[in-house]
Amino acid sequence: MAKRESNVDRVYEALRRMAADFAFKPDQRINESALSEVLGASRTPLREALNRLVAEGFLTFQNNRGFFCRPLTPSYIMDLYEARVAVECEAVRFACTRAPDDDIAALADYLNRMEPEYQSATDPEALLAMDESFHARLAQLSGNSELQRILNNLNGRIRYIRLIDLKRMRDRAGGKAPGDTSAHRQIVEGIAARDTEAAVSAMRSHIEKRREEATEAVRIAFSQLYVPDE
Amino acid sequence: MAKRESNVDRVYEALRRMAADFAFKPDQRINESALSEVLGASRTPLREALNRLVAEGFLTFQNNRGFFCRPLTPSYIMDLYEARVAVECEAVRFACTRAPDDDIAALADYLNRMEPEYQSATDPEALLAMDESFHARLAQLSGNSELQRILNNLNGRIRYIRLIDLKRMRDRAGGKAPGDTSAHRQIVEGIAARDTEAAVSAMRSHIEKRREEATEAVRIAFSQLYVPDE
DNA sequence: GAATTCGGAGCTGCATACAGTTTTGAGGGC
DNA sequence: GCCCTCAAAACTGTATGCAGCTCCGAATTC
Repeated sequence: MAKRESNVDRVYEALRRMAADFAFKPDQRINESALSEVLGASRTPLREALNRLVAEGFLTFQNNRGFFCRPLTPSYIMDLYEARVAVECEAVRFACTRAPDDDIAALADYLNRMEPEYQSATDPEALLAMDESFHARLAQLSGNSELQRILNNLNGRIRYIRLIDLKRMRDRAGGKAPGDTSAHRQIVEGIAARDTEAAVSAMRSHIEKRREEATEAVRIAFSQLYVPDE
Repeated sequence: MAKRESNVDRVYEALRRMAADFAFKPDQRINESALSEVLGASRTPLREALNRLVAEGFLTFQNNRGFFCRPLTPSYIMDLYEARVAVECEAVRFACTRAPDDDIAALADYLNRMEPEYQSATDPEALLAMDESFHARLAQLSGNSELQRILNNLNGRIRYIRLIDLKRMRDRAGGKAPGDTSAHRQIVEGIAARDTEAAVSAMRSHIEKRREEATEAVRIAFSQLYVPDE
């Protein structure tokens, strides 16, 4: 009977999802009263959750004007991808130098077990979830919780674009999503061999490959967010 | 007469400073009522500011128990230093590849102008402010606002330890603080020469040198926070 | 004396109310 | 038609009140 999860937490989770999915359009002003009604909470806990999301970069805030959705521009997305490179490459570096062999083997094993599912999946949502899970586990190998925390935040804000990107690739490939496990495998092999340079450069080129497609994905994202209007 | 800065912002700034300086002791529970009286605001804006600081990692939060100061452990500080390396090295990389010559020259110039002040300053606070300013400007050269944002956050949380570290060095050197501009100069020279490898490795060793002293600084920080009790 | 129970004080969680600011749009001048 | 003006509507900023949870210490039991 004790409420284990507070209202603020519930509202926060819901808002984070909404913000990640651009349920609010870029730069759109957020109406607190309306939103509080939708979420079934008063403005007080709602605003607490909104403030957290501002600090995390999902929303912006202007005095006496309230909360706004973060903007969506090519340069903003570029910045996020570039920051991801910084964080993930350093995480790989640490994984190479100090991750226990067992943990590395476990990640390799995870990759093997997921392989069939990865190859057969066509749903971009599922693919992205698996991809994010892999990268999160990889960050865990670094043994550095700050790097994990930052990566989680960056991935949340970049998520929508990655989804668009995957959908675009699926559509171009004719319904078949790209099961690009080779890059992941290459990274893990580099770590297992404790070959820092190889692993880091594999990671760098893996992310940068995606980054290069991002501009186009942003363009599509824009059209999806503004044209259909539901 | 229009209030340009809101109460929340004012409270937030005050709290951030307090949290950075460990005006709250590690893991200490924060009493909202008492704090709101000290800060001259009601609990509503106070809690909004506290929620931002939770999202930024300055504080933690437990359901129905409220807000707590972040812990202070060697491994936590290590994580922050390691994340700094990741962020700053990547920033240097971008500075090498794409910062305008003029901006690089401006930073070198800034370094030259600050040199006398840096050499003569004995106040650790002032030294740290100059050091942080240099690193922030360097991050600006990357042209990536996410990297700047993350660095600003990391520096805020690591600040107290760096201050302890500087004080320790001053005391050991007999009142003379260490005007280590050579490392900074080396980094900027590397960038100016567009020598990515040299600049990055200079940055890496610069930060890691400090990181190695951090464990000892944490020990001192602990004694300062718990023994004098005022 | 140590462990346990329990009641109350104190604190947090949240809804609500209202003051102050921004936005909107109707009306009027050009 | 276009651009001001200005007052009402709408929204944000913050204080306050109360319900419910947590915590502490006195009383009780062993």
